[in-house]
Amino acid sequence: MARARIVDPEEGPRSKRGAILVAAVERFGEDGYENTKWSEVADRVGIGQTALYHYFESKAHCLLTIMRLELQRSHDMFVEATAGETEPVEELRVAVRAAFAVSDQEIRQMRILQANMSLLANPRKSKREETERVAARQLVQMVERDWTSLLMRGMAKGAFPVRDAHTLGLGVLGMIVSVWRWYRPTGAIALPEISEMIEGCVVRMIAE
Amino acid sequence: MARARIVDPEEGPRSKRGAILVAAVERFGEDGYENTKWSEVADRVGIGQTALYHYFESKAHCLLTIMRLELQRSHDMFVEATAGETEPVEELRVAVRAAFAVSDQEIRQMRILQANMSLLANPRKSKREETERVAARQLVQMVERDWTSLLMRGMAKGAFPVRDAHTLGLGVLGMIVSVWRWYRPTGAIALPEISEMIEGCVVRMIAE
DNA sequence: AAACAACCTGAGTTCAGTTCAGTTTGACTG
DNA sequence: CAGTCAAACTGAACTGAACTCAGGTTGTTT
Repeated sequence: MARARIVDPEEGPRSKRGAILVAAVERFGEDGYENTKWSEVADRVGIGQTALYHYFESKAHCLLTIMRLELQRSHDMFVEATAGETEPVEELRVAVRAAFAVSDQEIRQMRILQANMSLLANPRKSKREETERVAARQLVQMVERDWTSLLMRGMAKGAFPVRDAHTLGLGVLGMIVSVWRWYRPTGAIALPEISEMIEGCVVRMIAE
Repeated sequence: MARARIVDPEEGPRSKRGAILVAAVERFGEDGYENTKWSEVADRVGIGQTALYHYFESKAHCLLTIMRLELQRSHDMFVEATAGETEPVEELRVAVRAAFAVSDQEIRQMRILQANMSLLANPRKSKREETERVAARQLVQMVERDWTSLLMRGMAKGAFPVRDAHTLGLGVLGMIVSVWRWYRPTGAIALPEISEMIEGCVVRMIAE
C-alpha cells in the first residue's frame, strides 16, 4: 500500500514542498485556515512569501492538497484495516479502530479536513486548485463507499438487519469524524477511550 | 417560549436588519460564507454596501449572529419538545424528531452553522463580534448539556446502560448535525426518512 | 416646520493574497 | 573546473473585497 505521505519522494532534494505542508498543517490546524496568514507559513519555513508560489498556486491550493492527502490516507487505512476480515461485526470494529489510530499530525489534518469540507462543494477558478478539489471529492465518495459497502456486505450475509446502507453509512461516518471537531490531545478524555465508546455505538447501531 | 426569530420585533419600522439576515442566510447557505461577497448581500437587499455597516459591524458579525440565532432555536426546540416527557426512551425519540423538524430556511441556517463552527474557537478582535461569539459558544455548550443531561437522567432511571454521558452525547449530536453537511431538499432521500433512520440509530446506540 | 435619530451614500483606505520581472543557487556536463 | 540550466527564490508592485469616513437624506415626533 502506497501511503499518502506529506513528503513526496518524487521531489528534488532542495524542495521545500514537504516543509511547507508540515508548517501549513500546524498553523491551519491550530488557528484555522482563515485565521492564519499565508505569509506566516512562509516565515515558519524560512522563505519569502512569494517563494510559496513556486510550490502552490495559492493558499487554497495548499489547503486542498492537505485535505486530499488526508482523505487518501483515510481511505488507505480503511482498506488496509479491513483487508483480511470476513466476519461483518469484526470488520466493522476494525474499521472504527483504524479511524482512530492516528498520530498527532494526522489529528490536525483531520481537523483541517472537517473544518473546511464545504470548500469541496463549489468549483475553483484555477486549474490546479480544481484538480485537487475534484480528486478530494472523489476520495470523499470513495470513503463513503468504503463504509456503505461494508454495511451492505454485512446485510447480505445476514449479520446486520437490512436498512438503507447509504444513509446509515453517512451517519456512522458523521459520528466518527465529528470527534475531530472537539477532540484535543490535552483534553479530559483520551483517544482510546473515545475509540472504544464509538466502536460500541457503531456496533449497536448497525448490528442490532 | 420566546423563539429566536430572524426578524426582531424590537427594530424600527424602517430597519432592514431582518432582510439582511434573510439574504445572508440564503447566500451563505447556497454558496458558502467565504464564497459570497458581502456586497452581494447588499445588492440582494437593495442597499449600498456601506449601509450594511449600519446594522452589522462586519461580515463576520452577521455570520456570528446567524449562528447564534440558529443555536438559540436548536436549544429552544429541544427544551420545548422534551418538556412534557418523563419516559427516557420516548424523550430521546422526541428530541431527535425535534432536531429534524425544520423549515427550508432553518436547514440553510444549520448548514451555515455546521460549516463555520470552527469560527467559534478563536477570539475576535472587535467587541460586538466577540459578544456574539461568546454567546454562540455558550449556546453550543447548552445544547451539548441538553443531550448529556437527557442521557444521564435515562441512565439514573435505569432505562439506559451507564456509559460516559458526555462523550455519548457528543457522538449523538455529531451524527445528527452531520446530516446538514450533505442533505439537500432536492436530494434522493427525504428528511422524514432520515429522521426515522437516525432516531432508530440513536435509540439502539443509547438504550441497548 | 424644526429637530433629531435612523438610515443611507460615494470616495477613499487597508491588507492579505497574488503577480511580475527578474536574481541566486547548486547540480550536472563537457 | 568553467559554463549551463532548471529549480528555487526575491523585492516591488498590483488586486480586490472588506471596511472607514465625512457627510447627506428620510421620516417621525413635538
